[in-house]
Amino acid sequence: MRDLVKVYKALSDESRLRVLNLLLEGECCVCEVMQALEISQSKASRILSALYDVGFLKLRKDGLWSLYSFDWEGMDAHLKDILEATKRAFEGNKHMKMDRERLKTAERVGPGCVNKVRQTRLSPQTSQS
Amino acid sequence: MRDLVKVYKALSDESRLRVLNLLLEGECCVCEVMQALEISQSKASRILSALYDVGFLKLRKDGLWSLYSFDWEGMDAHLKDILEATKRAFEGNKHMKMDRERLKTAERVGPGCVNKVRQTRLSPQTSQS
DNA sequence: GAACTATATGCATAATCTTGCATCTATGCA
DNA sequence: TGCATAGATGCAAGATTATGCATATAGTTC
Repeated sequence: MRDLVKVYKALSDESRLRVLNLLLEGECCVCEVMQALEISQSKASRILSALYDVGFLKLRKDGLWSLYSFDWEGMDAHLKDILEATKRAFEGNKHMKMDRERLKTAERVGPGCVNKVRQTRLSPQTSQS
Repeated sequence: MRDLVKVYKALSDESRLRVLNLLLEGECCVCEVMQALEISQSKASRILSALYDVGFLKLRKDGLWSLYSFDWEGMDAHLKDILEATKRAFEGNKHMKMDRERLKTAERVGPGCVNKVRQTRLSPQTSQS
């Protein structure tokens, strides 16, 4: 039960929900999240690790980048259940859609990681350029 | 999205989850919850009204008693979805089962409302003895 | 190995949440 | 009308959480 409380705590924050929504597009690195949601680097990093801690995400390191994505395989049944419900709650939400759009065009400013990561998303097998 | 955050906030507390679990047994009044979970009256009252506020519960007044129960009909689809997932997460949990047992035998101590409410639960149509 | 870069984290402050206590309200009953 | 009872709520203290800033860590590149 404690764990369930933690899960819901993780979900009870708008920024964290927005990050989950971004991840529906696929693997994201910290700086992408930071740009898409216009939040600070430390905030983005903390959000991702909070979602990781409760078991929603898996982490893949590629050089300097920390690439987070949903851990559908590793996720326990109840978590998955809750996450699916959350996903459905996002459907049709305009703000969430806008965030995802912003993610796609996130190349504009900030750290130079963006272009590279974009490529990674498009061809997941490539670990290095 | 704000609403969704509020919903998850409501769920991110052990006592509130325990109360939801109790309500699986049916309509409960404040003093029953208070006894079954061994919490203070004000805490029980606040928990129930928090769950009511986000839309999980409906309230029926019967004399002095406030009888809360799930509002399956009035609940919006996403809420229901989340609540179902939560319910499933309770299944098989020993503590939750114990709480529900304790609710059933809640006559033992406390305010005199218990017996009456028990009857109400057994025959929901009876609004008064 | 020195400089650079993406991410993580310690710390301090601010914001929010929780809870008990006391009190108030509303209803029921004599 | 007066008292008793169930529940709601204002307030204050304590606990928890969120977040920015500065800095640490760990790869990368030269």
